[in-house]
Amino acid sequence: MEIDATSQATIRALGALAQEHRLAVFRLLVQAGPDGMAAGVLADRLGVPASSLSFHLAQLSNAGLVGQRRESRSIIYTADYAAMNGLISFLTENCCAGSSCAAISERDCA
Amino acid sequence: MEIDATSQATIRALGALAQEHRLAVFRLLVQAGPDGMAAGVLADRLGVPASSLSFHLAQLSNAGLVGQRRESRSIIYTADYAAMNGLISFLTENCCAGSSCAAISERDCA
DNA sequence: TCCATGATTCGATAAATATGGAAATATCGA
DNA sequence: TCGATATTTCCATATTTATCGAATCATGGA
Repeated sequence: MEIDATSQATIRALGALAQEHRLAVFRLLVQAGPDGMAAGVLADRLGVPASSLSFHLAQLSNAGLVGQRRESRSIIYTADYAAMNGLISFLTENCCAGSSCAAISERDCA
Repeated sequence: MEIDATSQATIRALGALAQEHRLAVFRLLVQAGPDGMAAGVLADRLGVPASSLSFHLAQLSNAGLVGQRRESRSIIYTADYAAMNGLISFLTENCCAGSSCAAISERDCA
């Protein structure tokens, strides 16, 4: 049962988002936009200890869902929209051949 | 940090798909369509012991991603398209405010 | 250089998840 | 009823994931 690279990446991304704190982090980063948010601010907002949050940020980073840059003493995290786009595309194309799922492609259109 | 029911359900669905065998099962069920596939056939196809596969099917079922019906001695599993639809909608609406993600709504349209 | 700040790494521990054989359950045909 | 088949549940075990304080690393200001 060899597993292809795309599935591998998809599983990492799904796993990264399948956790309360990490899903919350990602949603905050999406709201924050390209400016992103510092690790400390995220920890504050979520009420999670810095070391715990660092662990979760590493998971998101490993999954390619977030980017990071240093800005003075802070490390700013940003949502990677392309990665999320890729994940949604994968789910739509590989896991969504049914009629109700076909409808989603046409939603918000016209 | 109270967590709302929708996020809770999303996390369960993401977690259910974030596993090699379960993602493979779900893809096979999507391909199979409404007829679905028997547990044993799935186990055969994936080369996973029956008891292990049963554990994974229970996870998918618990997450609401699959339905099941008994047909004689077999238990037939089917993909729940509405659930996948809901998951994709959640990701699109809550985790995808960026420009590249906005594009996906318009893909396949026109 | 020294200190404060922001963040990660380390380490120990707890909890959840995955695996698969053996036993139990359900259905059907003879 | 008996046996074969399909599947799940039980159990023990192995692995992975989550938590968080303490120690460490990096940066910038006095």
